[in-house]
Amino acid sequence: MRIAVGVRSDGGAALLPLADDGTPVGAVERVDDLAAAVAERERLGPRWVWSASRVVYPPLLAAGVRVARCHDVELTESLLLGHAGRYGEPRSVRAAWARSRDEPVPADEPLEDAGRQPSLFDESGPDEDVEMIAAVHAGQLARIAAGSAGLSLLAAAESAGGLIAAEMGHDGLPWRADLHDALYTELLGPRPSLGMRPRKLQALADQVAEAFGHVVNPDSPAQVVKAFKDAGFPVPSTRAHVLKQIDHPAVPIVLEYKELARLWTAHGWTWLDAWVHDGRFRPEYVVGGVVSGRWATRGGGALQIPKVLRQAAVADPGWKLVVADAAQLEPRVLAALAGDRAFAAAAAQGDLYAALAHVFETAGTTRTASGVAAAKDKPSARDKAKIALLSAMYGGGTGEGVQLLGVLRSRFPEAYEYVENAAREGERGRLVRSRLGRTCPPPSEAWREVAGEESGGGAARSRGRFTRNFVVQATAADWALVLLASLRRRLAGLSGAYGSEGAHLVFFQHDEVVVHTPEKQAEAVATAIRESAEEAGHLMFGRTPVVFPMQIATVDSYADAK
DNA sequence: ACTGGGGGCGCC
DNA sequence: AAAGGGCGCCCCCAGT
Repeated sequence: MRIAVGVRSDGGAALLPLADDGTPVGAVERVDDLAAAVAERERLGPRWVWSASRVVYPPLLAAGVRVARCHDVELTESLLLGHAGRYGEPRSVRAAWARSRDEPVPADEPLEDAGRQPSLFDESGPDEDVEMIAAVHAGQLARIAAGSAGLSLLAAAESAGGLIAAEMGHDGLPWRADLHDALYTELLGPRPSLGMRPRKLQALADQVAEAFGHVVNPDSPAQVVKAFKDAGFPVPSTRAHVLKQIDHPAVPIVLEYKELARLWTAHGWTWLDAWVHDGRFRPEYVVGGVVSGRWATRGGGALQIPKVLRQAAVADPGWKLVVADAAQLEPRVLAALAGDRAFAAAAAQGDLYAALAHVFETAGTTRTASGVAAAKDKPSARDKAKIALLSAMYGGGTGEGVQLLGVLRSRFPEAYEYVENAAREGERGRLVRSRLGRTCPPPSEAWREVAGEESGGGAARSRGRFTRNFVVQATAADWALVLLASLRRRLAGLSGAYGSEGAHLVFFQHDEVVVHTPEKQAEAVATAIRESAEEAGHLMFGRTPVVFPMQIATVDSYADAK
């Protein structure tokens, strides 16, 4: 059973019951209080069909109402457009409606970054047309059925992701501002007044000046490059790995400055003021914000939290954080995708790289220019396996990586061929898809012109690297999304309801999830995570020997999960 | 004063 | 022979 929702700007709505194929099975019903109406009908277990959880759901959450399932028209439209090679076209209900009728398609509203939680309720825009939403939804179901297998699961998982993103943005990650402040005071000195560097940072800047004999702004790459050049050390850039190569007293100081300066500017006291309130960090997640299906965030830098800062994420008293990450997700995904039996057998192990190590035992002569370095940093067989796989998935490989790729090719031809094929498709300008059908964007017109002129040129190879990586990264994102949806359902089962009173998701970062849970349920949460990972593997790949083990830690502080 | 590209680096 | 995927966010700096 489905119920379409057309939200009114005054907090009311129009509801329209639908059959599972999307056809209306009743009359439009007007309600004055959407939250109350949803709460009441949620007991029937419907799938809510609405324009976008991004807009509709936050006001419901604020009213204390949560739902189990939805069909997010906007997210689904994005997936379907991409699948049809029309990546980036307007995805709103109105746009989808207009497209289906060959009418002029209105541009999407820009995602506002000023007003935090966007909401229909506090805008004076036009009311949504529930019959239009229902019609677009029905059309989407038909397009899903006509598309590649997996699209149905993908749309459901993406919609669940929309709910989860809104819920995590609402509930927030437990955050101890006092610990954050104490850590920063220790690292940088006390919070400086506006426009001033923290004491420690200023001291380092002074030391930089001393080392060069004149004032150099370490925040300015141009000034630093010039200073090293004038000192007889020409460098192409001030990247850390470049500076580490040269022997000048300013190097360690500049590097320390840059490390601390980044902590300060990206996640310092200003960030704390802006993003942490009432003991919670509430980022704004953007579902499908990355073309591969990974999420992005807007404003809070939630997916780039420095590891050292994780000690500020601490469970409430009597609660725990259950932190879980999928071990070696991407190579496992490749193994399952390619159906390479030898490779999959290795991926049936806990440590995939170790299981592959024997194959690379003697491979790859260390022919580094510096013999000393080669002897010291000689990679283990396990390291070689890792390098070979990363090279295969990223399209890279320098020196030894090339030889190791050769080993991969001869021992695991199907896995090798899978990513090679994706690269060839990309070089020819074709589209590639994830396991569930998420599709890469088409190359630009400019690319087609360049690629046509000089085949095999840099642009083509770059595109090949992109599509090579896309099939793996996007399938890993599929898997993570399916896991997330499954876990959300299981956590609701543990608590008896969707909500933050019991165990609930508080953080998600590509292949890692964090659940905030009453201590008593931590064990059950860990079990739910393992079951969800297993379910995701089966839903995505059917029968496969590949396992997706989760590394799970139950901790007070996020930093304690290693 | 504002904007946008580039450098650099945080996370995966 | 060489070859390195995806983001967000900060600062600087040149252009307007």
